[in-house]
Amino acid sequence: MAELDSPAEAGLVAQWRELLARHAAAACMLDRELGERFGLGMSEFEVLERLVEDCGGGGGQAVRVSGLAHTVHLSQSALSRLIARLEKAGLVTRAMCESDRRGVLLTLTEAGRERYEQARPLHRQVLELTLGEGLGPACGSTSG
Amino acid sequence: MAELDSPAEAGLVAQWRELLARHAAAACMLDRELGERFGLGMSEFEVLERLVEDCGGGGGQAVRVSGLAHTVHLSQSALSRLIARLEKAGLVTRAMCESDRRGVLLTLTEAGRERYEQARPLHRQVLELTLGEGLGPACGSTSG
DNA sequence: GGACAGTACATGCACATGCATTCAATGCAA
DNA sequence: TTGCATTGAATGCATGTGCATGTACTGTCC
Repeated sequence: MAELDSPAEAGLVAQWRELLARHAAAACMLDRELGERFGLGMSEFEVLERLVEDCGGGGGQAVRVSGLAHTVHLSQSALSRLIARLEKAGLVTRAMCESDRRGVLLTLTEAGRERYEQARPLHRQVLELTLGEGLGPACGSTSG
Repeated sequence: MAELDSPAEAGLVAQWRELLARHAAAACMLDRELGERFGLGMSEFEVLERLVEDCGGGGGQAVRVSGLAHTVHLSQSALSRLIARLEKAGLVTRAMCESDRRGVLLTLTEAGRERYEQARPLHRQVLELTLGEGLGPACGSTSG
C-alpha cells in the first residue's frame, strides 16, 4: 500500500479533494446557471465584478487589463479573449490608454453594469448552495 | 455601492475567492509540473490514483468507468477521452465487462502503476506548496 | 536620432472540456 | 420473441484555455 505513507500526506490529499469537490460543484453550477439566465460564464462574471469594484459606483472610470490579470486566475491570452467577448456583447468598452498607448482601458457600459446587478443574486445563491452546506455531487459527474 | 449589501454575502464571496485562488495555484502548478516531468495532466494523475486505490495493492483488479465518474470531477465524455489517452500511453487497459457488456473495466498496467508511484512525490510537494502555506499568485496571472 | 531590451495586448495553434447525439447492451412489459 | 425505456460509453461539434508568437509601444543606452 503506497498511498498511506504519512498522515500528513493523507491530510493534504483529503484537503485537496475537498477543495476540488467544492470548486467543481460551484464552478459548474455557476457556469450553467449564469450561462443559461444571463449569457455569462463564471469568469465573465468575475471580470465584471472586478470592473464594478475597481470602477467604483461612479460610471466611466477605466481599468487597465494588466491590472485585471493579477486578480482573475486566467492567462493573459484567455483574459484578452474574454474581454473581447464582453465587448462584443456590449458589456464593456475597450479604449486605448493615452498615457501608455500599449495599454487598454476597460470601461463598464451601462448594459454591463445592469447585467452584473441582475446576475449577482443568482451568483450569491449558487455560492450559498455549494459553499455553505455540505458539498453535493459535482457537475461533471452528474451529467451524461 | 451594490457589492456590500450584507456581511454574509461579503464573507461568502471572500471564501469563494480564496477557494478560487488556491485551486488555480494548485491546479496550474500540478498540470505544469506533472506534465513536464511525467506527461500527466492533473486529471490523469487523479484517475490513476483512484485506480490504484480501488484496485488495491494487488495488480489486475478491474474498475468500472461508471464508478470513476462519481469521484473524478469530469463529464462522462471527458473521462472517456482521458481514459483513451491513458490507454494510448499504455498506463491502463480497457476491457469489456463480462457481467454487463455495456460497461468497461479498467486495469492499471505495470507501467501505469510505476508512473503513478514516480509522480506521487511531486504531486504531494505541489500540494504542500500551494495548500500548506499562504497562497501565492496563481498560474494564469503569472504567465505571459 | 537609432538600436535594443522590456512591456501590454492580440492572435495562431493545439488541445481538453462539455453538450448533444449515437451506438450497444440491459431490463421490463406485453 | 418483439418493442421500448434506460444505462454505459464513445463521438461530432463548438468553445474556452494556455503556450508560443506577433505587433505596437515605451524606456534606456549609445
